[in-house]
Amino acid sequence: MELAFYSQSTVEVARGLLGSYLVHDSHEGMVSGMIVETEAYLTGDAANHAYKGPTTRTSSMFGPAGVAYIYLIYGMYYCLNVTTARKGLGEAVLIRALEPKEGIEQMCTRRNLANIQKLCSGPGKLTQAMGIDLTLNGHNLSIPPLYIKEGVYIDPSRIIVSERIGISHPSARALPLRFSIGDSLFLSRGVKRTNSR
DNA sequence: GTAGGGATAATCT
DNA sequence: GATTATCCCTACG
Repeated sequence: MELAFYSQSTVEVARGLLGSYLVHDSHEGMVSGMIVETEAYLTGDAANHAYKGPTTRTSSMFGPAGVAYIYLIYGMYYCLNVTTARKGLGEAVLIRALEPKEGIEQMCTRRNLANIQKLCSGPGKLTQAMGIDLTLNGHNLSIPPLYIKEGVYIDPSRIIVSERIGISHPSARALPLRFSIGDSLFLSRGVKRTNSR
């Protein structure tokens, strides 16, 4: 992805990431998947980790756009975000689900699971499947070993917008900031598919 | 098919 | 000491 891509608004980046590829070229082998679900976290959003200003954990969010913000959630899972907005603003896009592409065997081993549709169908799952951890926090996502590359064009009519889940702040939960490829079979829980069947 | 609760640790108050 | 942008297993229809 070119740097200019990440300087769009956070919502535009969240939509634009759908259909592109997340690639992790680790020493255990190359794994990749197509991004099928994202979530936007904006300035002034009470659910945003950066809501109350920069802290040790969220510092990478306030850096330049196009780098990874990774954190540990519930003591056991990592979540991967792409930072957006200019330096000094704490905005980011959470990668919520992938369609596995390369290195599927490696992913199955890491997840101890054979069901490909469930391999990366959630933010904690995809980081586990791809072998992503805190050492990649702050990494520039346009260079190896972890990077995002241009993928297929997703027609806007295929994109569905929904509310975010897993957020405790009631007012922030209702915002339409979750974006998914409606006909994908690899979405996380809580998304109604367009052609369910 | 849906619903509820436990696991588990860095970060923040 | 409370909180959390989650996942999985179990129970029940």
